[in-house]
Amino acid sequence: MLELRFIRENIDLVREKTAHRGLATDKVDEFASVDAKRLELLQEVESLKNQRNKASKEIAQLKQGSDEEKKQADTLIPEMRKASERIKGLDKELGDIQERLQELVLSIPNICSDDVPKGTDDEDNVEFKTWGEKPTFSFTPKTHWEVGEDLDILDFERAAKLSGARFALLKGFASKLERVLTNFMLDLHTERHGYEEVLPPFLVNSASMTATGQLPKFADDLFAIKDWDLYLIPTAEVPVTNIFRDETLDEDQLPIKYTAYTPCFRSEAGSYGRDTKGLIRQHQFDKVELVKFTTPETSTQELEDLLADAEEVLQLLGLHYRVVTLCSGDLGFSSTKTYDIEVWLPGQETYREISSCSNFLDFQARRGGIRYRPNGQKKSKLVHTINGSGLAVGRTLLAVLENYQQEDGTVAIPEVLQPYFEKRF
RNA sequence: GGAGGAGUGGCCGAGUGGCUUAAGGCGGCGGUCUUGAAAACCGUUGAACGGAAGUUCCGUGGGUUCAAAUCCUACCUCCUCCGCCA
Repeated sequence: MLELRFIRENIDLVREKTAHRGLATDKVDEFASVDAKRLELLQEVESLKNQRNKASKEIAQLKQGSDEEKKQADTLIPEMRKASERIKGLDKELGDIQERLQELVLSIPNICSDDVPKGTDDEDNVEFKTWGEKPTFSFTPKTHWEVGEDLDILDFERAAKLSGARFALLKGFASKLERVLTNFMLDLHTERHGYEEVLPPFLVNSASMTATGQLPKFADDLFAIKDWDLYLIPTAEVPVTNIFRDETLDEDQLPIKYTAYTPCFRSEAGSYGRDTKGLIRQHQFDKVELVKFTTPETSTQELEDLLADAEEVLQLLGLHYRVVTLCSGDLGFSSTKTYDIEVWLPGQETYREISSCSNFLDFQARRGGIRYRPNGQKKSKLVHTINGSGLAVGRTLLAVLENYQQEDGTVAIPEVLQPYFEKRF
């Protein structure tokens, strides 16, 4: 969420930036009128409350004085009764307006960074860098679902029996590879990149979903638990960012760097018909997430560093990829700038997103009340939050299946993972 | 799921209707003393919004009252015990 005063004072900029994302600007327009009404009402009700507070003290004093003074209090009380009724009425009105204003503010997206290219969809994303090269094969490489089904390690039909479309059953080598990749990523980020590992709840309440921006606008993409104020997390970003919700940190603690493995659950309500084959778009998938809490001064650099941390996973696995800067129309609601890492999939002859790294500045921190106290200063400030996948495990698995497939139908094990496959018993 | 208890500032904790802009302590910060430190002593120290005046905040939401941390009510969370359970 943006600061009220910022929107008020930069209403044209907010409208323009919202339009760049391809979003409707009617909420921005409505903000202006509701906000003005709120300020007016606030002034009125606050001055009435001031009068009431003063009179209240006066009555307290008079009540303890002489009979004469007690009488004075008795004449004052009916007056205050009227004032109180008026306050109650205005407070109710103000409450309604504030609720509406809150809805509006929560539905206004973040301001995208100046270095984000303008555009309407993923066609307009700009290539930032590439690493490695497309592998060559002496045979025609299969897609990962062909590799998986031929080896009997991916079973989509039985998964459909268990749960429906967009679920997968991993068996044998695939299920172990999934687990090994998860461990490899966590080990890398904790031992080499200085992240602390956390394992959060996979169900969170609506307050947490609101702070990170999934609610109220994107409720349709979430799985909700019937009769509970609980949702299945769509990404570890939600529970991990919310760790410090409504808390004030010390500047010396920053930056705080967490990495977390969680399964992720997405209904992807609008996605039916897209990527129906294979592991690409599932209702449940594993992900290792990277989350940082930083000062405003360092967040720009910390995003670059986080991107490098995520990239290193692919580099060590020897998987060719490119990094694109998302254009304004493809940018997530809460993000000011996002890099997507796209891995090369030879079976499908295409690049597919495998990580998304974003800087939210103070947008999530303001929604969630995540603050820090700058050294030597009395006033607290909002932290900046950054996160990215490091990486999506299921997509890493399919990238390994497609890139490491052999002519005989088997799949080679990337060198860096081989220690994880040594026999233990 | 059942029974009981409890939620007050960074922490502990007093406060059962009106100078509570929340006592006291711990911790933090500054100082005196000291070669330096400790101890002792003195002072200072909640948060959000606002340019300011001011408003709001004692788990949360309603209610009673001229006035609520304090009374009523619903809910939430935590603790103890019982039940169930990996």
